[in-house]
Amino acid sequence: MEAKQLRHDLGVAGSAPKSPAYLALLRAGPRIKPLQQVHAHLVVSGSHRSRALLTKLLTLACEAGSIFYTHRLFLSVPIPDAFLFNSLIKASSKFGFPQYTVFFYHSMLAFCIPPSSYTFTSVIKSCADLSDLRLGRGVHSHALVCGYGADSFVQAALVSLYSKSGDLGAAWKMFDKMPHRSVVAWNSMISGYEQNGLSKEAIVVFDQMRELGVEPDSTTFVSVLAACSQLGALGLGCSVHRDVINSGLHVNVALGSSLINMYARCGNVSKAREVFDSMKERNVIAWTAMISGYATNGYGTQAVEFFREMKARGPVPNTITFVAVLAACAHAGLVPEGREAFASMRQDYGLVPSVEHHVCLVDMLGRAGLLNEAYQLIKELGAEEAAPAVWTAMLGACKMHKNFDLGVIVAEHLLEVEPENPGHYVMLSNIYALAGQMDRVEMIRNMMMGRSLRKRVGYSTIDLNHRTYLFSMGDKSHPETSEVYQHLDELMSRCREAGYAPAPESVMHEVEEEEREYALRYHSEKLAITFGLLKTKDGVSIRIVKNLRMCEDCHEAIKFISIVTKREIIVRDKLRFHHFKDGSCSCMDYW
DNA sequence: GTAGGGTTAG
Repeated sequence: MEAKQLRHDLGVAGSAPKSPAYLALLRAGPRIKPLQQVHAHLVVSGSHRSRALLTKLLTLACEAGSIFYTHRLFLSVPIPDAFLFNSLIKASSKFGFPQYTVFFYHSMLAFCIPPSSYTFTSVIKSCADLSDLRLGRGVHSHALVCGYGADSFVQAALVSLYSKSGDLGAAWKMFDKMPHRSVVAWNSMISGYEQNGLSKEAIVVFDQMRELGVEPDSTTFVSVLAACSQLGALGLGCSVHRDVINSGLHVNVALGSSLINMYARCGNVSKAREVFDSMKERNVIAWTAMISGYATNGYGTQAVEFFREMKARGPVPNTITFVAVLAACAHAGLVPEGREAFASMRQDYGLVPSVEHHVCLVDMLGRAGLLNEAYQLIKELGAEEAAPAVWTAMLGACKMHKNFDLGVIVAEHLLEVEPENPGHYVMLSNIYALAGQMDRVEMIRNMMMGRSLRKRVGYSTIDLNHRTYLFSMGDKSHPETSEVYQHLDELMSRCREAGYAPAPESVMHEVEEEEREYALRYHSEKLAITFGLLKTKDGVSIRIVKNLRMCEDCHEAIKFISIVTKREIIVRDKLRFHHFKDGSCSCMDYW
């Protein structure tokens, strides 16, 4: 009776009757424990040699996500066929074991079993996961030889492979060849640009997609929102949010988290919170996005409070959650809370602190002036944990608290282990400049030039009417350059009248000649802000994104700009947000 | 006994 019902449910009523063993497998479903029980019965009854039963068992084990049990089953089949190979290859690829995928692909070939489009899609995805573009190109050729060059699934997998690997030219070439471009293929192109830091291009592809009348799905929006986050383009992000609402798509966890992240990274934490509150389902990613949103926008206390709430009634925090919490504590000077979180990580959650956690901890102690404690901590770390990033945090603390002796020791270590990183030279030269040792500043500069190292070029962007304008220091390529520079000069003289004192020459701590020339006056953030002031009406907030950290002089100047223009100015730098209003900054000068 | 490609947090 029960079996008949089951056959009916499965829509196979009327077909040939199934064996009891097969029905037992169907009843077990994609659940490991029941499957293993049925497997045991098969062995006892001697029917474990039946290819049909083993195939069904293996398919269900795959579906259950147990890759190792699937492997064991596979090995128990004397002569595996193409279907079994493909099932195994697909499962290995899907559950994140790309090296197994490649291994079984090679053994399949060794068995002289011809691969199919199923094989190629999985293997190509695994090449992408392994970031093995060379292997991927080889598999691509093999697919062509086998006659799968025109298969739409293989083509989509190749688009994804090339765009993930950053070879966007090859991705386009493949994409152009596709007779029918599915949403998935469009999504691969968009996410490829976004993941490779080419957010503007990602948006361009998104616009093209819509012009051609292709309906975006939730994955499209996830990637497009990530691109808006990267650009700090709040206006664009809001319009994408409206598109999401108008599309009537269900806001799943991924989409919700992406919205939270977009609002948070564009400086609008309250909107981020609104999205969080409206979500029906929230996972650790959504909670972590919210904590880090509070942290980077200068709401350290709220971040810690939110973390408490998460512990009380949210999902279990993971290592990334702790990075966000520790970063919040570091930026808000919440030393006891940070210590507690760090200890609880291991004690209560069994999580092993990684380099990132140590960076935050050293940063937190260092900012708080506990330089000796921070240094002691580094010295107690193992060789692998004491990564350059941890020492870099220490160096930043030495500079902040003007501890020249320790700073020099730390910097020398860094120059030894990472002689090719220009940041370390810049930092050491800044320390010497602050100590007034200009001869040493010169020496470091010469060392940099000798090793042909250049400081990264700083730039700032501002988003106005869905367009992004980029400014770099001393940049004069913009059509309205002269107006911007003239206006900036006027603005700075008004700031000086209001009490702003530009940093004296000795603390200009700039390394390169052209930077000295343009000095502090024309740093990119000031140019972008000036442009924003010229282009928007009174009272409108100005939002800027900078790729590096802001210098102290700009930080001071923008406070005054916020007074004399009566505007709110929001700057996202490499690490965090600065919300300037009425002469003060949300970071409370603690950054 | 017979399937599949893309996306999310620091």
